[in-house]
Amino acid sequence: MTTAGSAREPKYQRIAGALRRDIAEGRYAPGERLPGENDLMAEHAVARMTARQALAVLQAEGLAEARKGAGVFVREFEPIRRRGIQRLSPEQWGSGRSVWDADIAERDLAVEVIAVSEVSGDEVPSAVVNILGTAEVWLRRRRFVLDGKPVMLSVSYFPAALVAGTPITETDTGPGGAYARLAERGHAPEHFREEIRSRMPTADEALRLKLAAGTPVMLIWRTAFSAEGTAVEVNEMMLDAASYVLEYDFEG
Amino acid sequence: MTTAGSAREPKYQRIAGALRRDIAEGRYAPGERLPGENDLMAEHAVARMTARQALAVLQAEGLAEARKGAGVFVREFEPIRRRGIQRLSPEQWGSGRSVWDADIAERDLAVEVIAVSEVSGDEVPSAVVNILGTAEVWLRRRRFVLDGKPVMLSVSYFPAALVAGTPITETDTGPGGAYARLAERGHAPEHFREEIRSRMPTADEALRLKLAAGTPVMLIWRTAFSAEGTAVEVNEMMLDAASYVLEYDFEG
DNA sequence: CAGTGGTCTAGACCACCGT
DNA sequence: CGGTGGTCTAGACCACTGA
Repeated sequence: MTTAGSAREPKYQRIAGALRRDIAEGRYAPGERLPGENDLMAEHAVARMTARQALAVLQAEGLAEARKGAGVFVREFEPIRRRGIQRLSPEQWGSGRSVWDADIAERDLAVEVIAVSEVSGDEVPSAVVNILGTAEVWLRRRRFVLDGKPVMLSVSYFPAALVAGTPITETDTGPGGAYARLAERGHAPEHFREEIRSRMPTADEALRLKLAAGTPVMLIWRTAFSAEGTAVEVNEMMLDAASYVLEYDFEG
Repeated sequence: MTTAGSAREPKYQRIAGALRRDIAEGRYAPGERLPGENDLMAEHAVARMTARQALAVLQAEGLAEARKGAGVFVREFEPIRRRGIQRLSPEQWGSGRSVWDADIAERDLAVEVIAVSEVSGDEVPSAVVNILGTAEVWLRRRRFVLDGKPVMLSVSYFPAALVAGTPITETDTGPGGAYARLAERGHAPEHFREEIRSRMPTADEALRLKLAAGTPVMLIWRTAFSAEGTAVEVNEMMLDAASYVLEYDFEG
């Protein structure tokens, strides 16, 4: 017999299904090691590639995670709760606290400012130009690392005319962050729009967020508008979907 | 040479990278057929499994989609825009229109009511019991199909005490849907909370949504509260992430 | 029908890790 | 060091498609 044989379901799916059930029913706890390729080959009398395929299914579902030279392990999941609306209230950034402080409490956060630079023309994504109404912008590229793991990549775009000469063009934006600086200049953000997509990351994105296989990213595009309805910031965020729960509270 | 050889990057990654670049630069348009296994074997002088692995990378990224017996094709993407907040305003459901009408216009939508039943005890997820404060609930299980493709699975839970004897326990909830019926009984939903997660689907979930490989799902858990702060509905939704963009508009 | 992707075997060498 | 997962070969049969 060189192929699937009598059963309708492929062998690797049967094996994967058995392991999935074992995980769901707690016979393998989060963090615990699963049977390896050699174990599965012996137990189910299949070739190495078939055992690999079964383990690949679980990894693609985000249920398991391979560590080279060590084994395949059940994944753990403990997300950050990001309260989309409350976190952007003026009370948050009006008082010297950053917006981010609302998301995490008592965890080890590092915000790496990767780049702060003025760009224009073709270097600015056309979607950003359309929203801000100018191709002369400052961008702030940051990476947020929680307990040693990158959880979010962020690029903020500001119209150069609004932020030139302010600390927004420097690494440290000062107490309350960029929104407090915009408010001081009379461009306080009042209205927000967040657009959320989800997809699988490219190989490069997976590397920068240190994502395990089978982990999607969530993309949030936030536009902040001042009282006059002018867009004063566009922020493109890419989140590790395994690290986040997004929450929106609102009235009907 | 039985293995990777001199290059640091695996062969299948090199091949996948070349195809990815070709797609990004438009040499293969959305919907167009990519080189198949046999083409790649010939062109790069590799074994079938290696060519397959390269194509598997693109499918895992959601960039390509295999059709058995036909080939591997560049995927297309045209999402539904779901406006999270406006769609739940009383003007929407107060006037006989369903909430869903706000999302799509002039497209062929079918809402399949899969089950309407009273359940209790262990049959109710404990998270739902905790929120609603009772294990006596009615559930409505639905599937939303747009232009022939399933885009969302939905399960709504209502406290049995609130909905017994109303059309909410029947297939057709009547004009304005379940929210209009709740309002007539004095339990109009006024406050909403939506929690959003994203992950890869299980094999079963992928089947029910007819998902292509490499497509995550977005999970929305919505709780609706009446004016008194009582939870009157919990709705668990599972969306095809390739079919949706979520949008939230709010004041700071 | 010919061609496609899907599954599977039975080997092999490699880089990495310390279960 | 032995065991692990990662990559790769050169075959094979199958079910499905109609480019």
